Amino acid sequence: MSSENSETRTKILDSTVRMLEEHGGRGVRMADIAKKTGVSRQAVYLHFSSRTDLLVAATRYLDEKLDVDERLAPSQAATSGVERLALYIDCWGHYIPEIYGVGKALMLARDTDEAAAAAWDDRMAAMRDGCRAAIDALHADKMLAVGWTRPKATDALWAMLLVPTWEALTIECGWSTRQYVRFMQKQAELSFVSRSD
Amino acid sequence: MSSENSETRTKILDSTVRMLEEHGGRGVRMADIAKKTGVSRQAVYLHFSSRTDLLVAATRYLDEKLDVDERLAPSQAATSGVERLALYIDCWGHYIPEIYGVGKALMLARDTDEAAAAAWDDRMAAMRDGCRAAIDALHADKMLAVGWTRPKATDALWAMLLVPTWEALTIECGWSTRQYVRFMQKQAELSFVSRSD
DNA sequence: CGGTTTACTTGACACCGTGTCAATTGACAC
DNA sequence: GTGTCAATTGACACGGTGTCAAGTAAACCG
Repeated sequence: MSSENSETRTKILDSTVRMLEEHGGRGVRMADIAKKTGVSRQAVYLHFSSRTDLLVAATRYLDEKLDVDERLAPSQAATSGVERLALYIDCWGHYIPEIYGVGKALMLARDTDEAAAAAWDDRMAAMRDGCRAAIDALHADKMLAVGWTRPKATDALWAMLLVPTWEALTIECGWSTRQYVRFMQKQAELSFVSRSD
Repeated sequence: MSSENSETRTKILDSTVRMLEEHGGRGVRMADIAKKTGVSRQAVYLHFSSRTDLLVAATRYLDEKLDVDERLAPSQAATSGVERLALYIDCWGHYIPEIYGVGKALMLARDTDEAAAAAWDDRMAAMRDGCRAAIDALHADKMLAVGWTRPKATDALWAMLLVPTWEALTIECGWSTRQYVRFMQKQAELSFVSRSD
């Protein structure tokens, strides 16, 4: 486990991300990553203590590259709850395809590895925070539809936006990102925004 | 691979289903099943050629016990599209928790086993047929909301109802089956039923 | 220049869970 | 008895992860 910024370490992370993207997060073994990186399998273990450790590091690495915070800015700058909700979904809908490979790998590792489960749950919790913020903004505008408490609405929005649903619509049904985003936005608006007018 | 109705075979299926239920479909190994059945590990392979084969047989076995066809009858007998949609979701919402263990195991096996993937996809296709039927019924009533084609609406309804969303809402968020069903019914109605009045 | 450190390689091996094989046992049938 | 069928037992192969120890090669430092 050498220093954080070793050249090799970065190269490994890079090919990991690339391979996971290519293969949709499936069936990528440590040996494959090593080979692709041009390094021995053990060299990988010199930098990452386990497959899960590597996957977690890869997500972090990718997130940095994608500058998540900047992406969230428009939604956070929204002047109304309704706008915030729509922008958050837009942001999320464009984010998923970029992290899908790594995310999927983490989701799969989840079932056998406690640490992977924790890492993925963590990300989902972060996504949930975004949902809560959007719902709260709606509520602040007195625009949260009747029948919803804020926690329940957060649950519901969060569940709607989970990766498997995105996976089904885009990968299995062939929807475009645009279609996915529009659908979710509409769905969320219908469910959560008060139609008092 | 002995006859279809061996006593041992049934005992194996029974404990398989039971164990999967108990453990939420996770971490149940062939050896565990054998032990629970009171039979040698190899005896299991005498009746099922592989783990996936056993899982697939277990779903079939469970489905028979649950009498899926009968459960679907109310929805099929509905006199309106709106009613059919609501009844279908109700049926589905009560069905998931009963098959969750086995289904989850199959979903997990999916990633490493082609046959498991096919078996699960098959079940999802069947569920999708139900969605299509409900959407068609809505369409026949001229009640399908504007902006939807029948295939797109089928996609959307199907994706909404996927197991992971149920999993998130009930298992992670603690919603009851009743709450889940209500939410999905409302969601579907808002999205797919024309509000022309 | 020689010696140490550091990063990496090589090859062997343990562990786990699945799946296979062959030899054996025990019961029931004729 | 002999045959047959279901099941047992124990050994083993395979694939993927993770570990370990010995070796190499370049960089750094006195």
